[in-house]
Amino acid sequence: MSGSGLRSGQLAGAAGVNMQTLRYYERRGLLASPQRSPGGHRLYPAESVTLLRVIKTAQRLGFTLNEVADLLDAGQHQHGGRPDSGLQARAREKLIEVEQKLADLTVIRDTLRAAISAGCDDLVACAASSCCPLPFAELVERTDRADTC
Amino acid sequence: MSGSGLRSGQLAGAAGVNMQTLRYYERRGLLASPQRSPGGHRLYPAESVTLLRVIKTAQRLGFTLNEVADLLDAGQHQHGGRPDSGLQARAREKLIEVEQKLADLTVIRDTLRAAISAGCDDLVACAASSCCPLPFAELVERTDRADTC
DNA sequence: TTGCATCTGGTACCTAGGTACAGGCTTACC
DNA sequence: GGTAAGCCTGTACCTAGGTACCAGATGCAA
Repeated sequence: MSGSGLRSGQLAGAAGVNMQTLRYYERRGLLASPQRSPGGHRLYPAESVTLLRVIKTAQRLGFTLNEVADLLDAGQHQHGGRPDSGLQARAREKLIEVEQKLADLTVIRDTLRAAISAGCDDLVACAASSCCPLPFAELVERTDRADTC
Repeated sequence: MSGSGLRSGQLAGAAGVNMQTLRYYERRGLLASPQRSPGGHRLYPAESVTLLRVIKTAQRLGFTLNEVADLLDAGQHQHGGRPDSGLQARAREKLIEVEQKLADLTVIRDTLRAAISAGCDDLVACAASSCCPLPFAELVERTDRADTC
């Protein structure tokens, strides 16, 4: 029979994920335990493909699997109530995180660029030089770098 | 005696890392096996503090420990030869990586902003709507989203 | 010499997100 | 009914960068 649901392999194929990943998501609570065939094989509803797509999209947006599980859970819990699954608030928080990461990476990019312009060649030598742009301090309070350039 | 080198705890304290981390770095090849006291306790030279600072700096720049090990190794191998430890080239490669990550994160940021502006409230509902800005496709070839807005 | 702080090697555990394998059962097709 | 493909559970492993714990040995000062 082929009208009663998707089998693991079919769902995995349709969603572009590994079959083991389906079980993993089930364990993690992202995917509800599906119905089973009399012999114990999983039979997923067709909507599972959409659900997996949603999960992957949220992941691409930087949400962890725990956060995705929360988001999905919240979306379930008050269907029929006023519409607010918290997605708005969580997206705002995530946006702040992403902006912070962007800022950090920008500093890193600029530092790398500076190191390239300065012609840095050897990390250990640079650490001893006072004119290297690499930020060797910040970890320990006081650095005594040679003034030889 | 306190002139023959730093003990594990002293180095760890001076460099701001965990003592276990020193052993871990030794296993990973970032820190050479130091001399030992007659009883087997590690005795590090004073330069180890600088070395750890260098390692942490490189990590902050996005280099993995493997890459840092390579970089340090390369710096050792041709001291006395022409000056080129490959740091320049590797920094350039890393810069490209970082720029790619910045681009990815920028897309993510913009998508989050769009979702917030659009007032997205429920991931599953959004996946069924054609006017949600979230990129549910891109993983599977064809999406058939309802046109109901 | 006693006592406490420090250090030792070995091993296990952690997060995050999976992936792989083994041995056995089910399903599907001819 | 035979056979091959597919799926089952459980468990172990992977990357990356550490951290935690244990029992026993050492270092050092009083």
